[in-house]
Order: sequence, then C-alpha cells, then structure tokens
Amino acid sequence: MNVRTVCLALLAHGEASGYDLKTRWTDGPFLHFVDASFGSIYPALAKLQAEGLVSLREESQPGKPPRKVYALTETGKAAFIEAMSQPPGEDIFRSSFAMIALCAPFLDREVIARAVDTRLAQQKAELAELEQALQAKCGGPIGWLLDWGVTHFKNDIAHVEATRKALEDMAGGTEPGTEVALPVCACQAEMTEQA
Amino acid sequence: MNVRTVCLALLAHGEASGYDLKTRWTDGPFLHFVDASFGSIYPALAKLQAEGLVSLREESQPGKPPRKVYALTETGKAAFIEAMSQPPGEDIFRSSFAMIALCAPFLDREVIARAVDTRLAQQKAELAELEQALQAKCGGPIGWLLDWGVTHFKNDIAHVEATRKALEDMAGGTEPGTEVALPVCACQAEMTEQA
DNA sequence: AAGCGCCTATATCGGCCCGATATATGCCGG
DNA sequence: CCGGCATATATCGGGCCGATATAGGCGCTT
Repeated sequence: MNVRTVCLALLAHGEASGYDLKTRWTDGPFLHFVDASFGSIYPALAKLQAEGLVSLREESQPGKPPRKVYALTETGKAAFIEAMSQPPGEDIFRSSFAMIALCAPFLDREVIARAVDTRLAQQKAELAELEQALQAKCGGPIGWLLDWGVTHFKNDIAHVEATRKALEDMAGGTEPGTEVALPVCACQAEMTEQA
Repeated sequence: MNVRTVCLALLAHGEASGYDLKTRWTDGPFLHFVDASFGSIYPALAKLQAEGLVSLREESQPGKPPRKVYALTETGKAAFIEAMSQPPGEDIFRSSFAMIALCAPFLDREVIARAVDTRLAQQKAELAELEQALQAKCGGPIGWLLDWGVTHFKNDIAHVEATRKALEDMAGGTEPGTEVALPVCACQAEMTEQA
C-alpha cells in the first residue's frame, strides 16, 4: 500500500495536517503496521489536493506558519472506498536479526547471544508500548489492531526465548565463504541437482 | 539491513552469481525474512567487486552469456563479520490488511470479510511453503529460521480466525471523513488535550 | 522445421519512499 | 537571554523495487 492510499485512509478518520498524520498515526503504536515519512506524506498530500481528492483549509495562526488541514472531498471518499475494496497486498516482514541467525555458523557465540538479547529487548519494548496503548481503553478497529500486535509480539518473544539455546549452539566453527557450510534446502537441492 | 550487507551474508554461504542470490535465497521460503531485487543485487555486487570485498570469476559457457560468479575475499570476510556483529536493526512489519481493518467502520461488511479471506489464504499459502521446506529435512540455522516462520504464521492465522467476527461486526455504518469516527487512542488523546 | 514460450542470466531505468536536513516560530527552563 | 524543544512545512540525495530490455538455448507444438 502506497503512501497516497495511506493518506486517504487516515484522512477518512477525520481531517488532519501532514504533521498530524505522522505524529498521531504512523509514530507511536501504529508504527508496527504502517509507516510513512514526512518526505512522502507532504508530497502525497499536495498531489492529492491538486487532483481534487482532498480539500485544503489553512488555519493561519498569527506568527506561526499556517497549519494546512486536509480533508477528504466527495471524490476523495469514493477513491478511498475504491482503493480499500481491493484485495490486500501481502504483508511485508523483514528482519535483520533473521539474517544474523542465518549466519550463526560464521559468527561467534557471543555475537549471536548479543543479537538475540538486543532483539528480545526491542520486541519487549514494542510489546510494552502496545499494551500501554491497549490498556487506555481503546475499542473499535484500533483496539482490534493493538490486540493483534500484542498477540504477535508475545508469541514471537516466547518462541525466540524457547529456541535461543539451539541457535546459539550453532554459532562458531565454520569459516565464511567455505562453500561447505550450508547445502541450502533439500527442496532447492532437488532443483539444483538437475543442473 | 541494506542489500550490500545481504549480499555479503549470502556469499558467506558459498560463491554465487547474482541470479543465484535471487533465486536460491530471496525467492522461495526466505522471502519471508529478507528480500532483494535484481535491480539492487547487480549494482551491489558490482560495487562490492570494485571495492575488493568480493572476487569475480567468469564462467564462460560457450554460447550462453558468461555466468559471473562472486566469492568473498579476505577483506570481504572481515567486512561481513564486522557488519553482522552490529546489533540488529528493528524488524519491519507492514500490512495493507491492517490498514483495511483500521478502516472497517467506513467499509462494507462484505469488503472486510473478503479482505480477511484473502489475507488468510495468503498466510496459509506461505505457511504451506515453509512447512514443505522444513519437511525436506533442513537442519542448522535454515531449519531454525523456517521453524520460526512456521510458528509465526500458525499463530497469526489462529488469531485472525479467532477474532475475525469481532472485526466484521465493526464494518459499515460510518461515513468516511466525518470526524466523529474514531477518537484515536486515549493515550494520544491525553497528549492532544494539552493543545 | 519453424515458431513460440520458457528458463537462465545480466543489466538499466523510472519512480517511490526513507532519512537527513533546512527553515521558521513560540514557549519554557536555566 | 539563550539554548533546547515542540510545532509545522518542505526539499533533496540516495536506496531500492518493479518493469523492462537483451540474448541464447531448450523443448513443445503446430
């Protein structure tokens, strides 16, 4: 989902400035589901306004640079409904930690242990943030989303804690680049053995 | 983790061409943890070679365009160890489905139900792929990684199936852009009420 | 036997997006 | 009084994806 559509979807929850979209939504607990930077939000809003999908109201406070408040137009609402009615694209999950784990045989046990500790700390911090947001009596879809996130992080933490010993035992002992290392997967070896 | 480091890490498992890196690693079951496109792999390998971190051996088969096989140099191995010894960056999780769920009150129940079905199908397909790869007797870090993925998808599917009714009950009834909608989180309302 | 699509394999390019940075102002604390 | 911080908008460089171009071989079909 591109930033353009994200802006549409967030504006459906009420008029907002670019700053609002970033600070009230994509910072904080919602960072875990969607992200968008100022560098993409501002151009997206400008373009949406040029296309007539959002309206612009300038709240000019004296002195301060005027706040640009955007709201969905009727055309914008239709575009929003249209975009959100498409089947969702696949989730994206990327993990530097996974890459480190994959390289365990080439790294010292200490390095792996530290990486596990760091990641567990990260996950626990994010879990705490989500739980705090959830405690604050959030209902509706936001509550549903936060609950999803809490469940996700709890399960993830539990699994990594349960299997970290096994991973750490794989550390060390192999020289990087020495082919020997890992025969990739059997499923892929089958494909390769044709060649 | 940038593509440059990913290339280093994958080459630590043995020499490979750009095509190998894409098809044997970032396509297939490993797509769930790390991704990199041809558009970034080829320039990254060229740059790594220019910097002396990887060596290039051209396997010129007659007729075919010559296969460019890259391998870590001693400098490259050191750079690899150095990069992987850094504390891991935070995981990235992005979900279009989450965005649709967030907008449930503005969308028809059918649309939400269809989005849930689509996502469950996606997750089940990825789970099946991972389970198949795991069955093929993968040990070591690859097995650990696949097992992590399997656990993740199983938990996710179970949670969505258990809570989908609640989400679907939130669908419909609210006009997009009508401010009323969602008072964001209480935790954020506290911050906002200062203004 | 000609043609077509597919697989292998390398490479580039447009465009999207992030992260850093610039700019401007008001407020509060030291 | 000044530095830091919060509010607020905006741009720019660079990284990366997705689409596309190129090119030869192989197998299947017509």
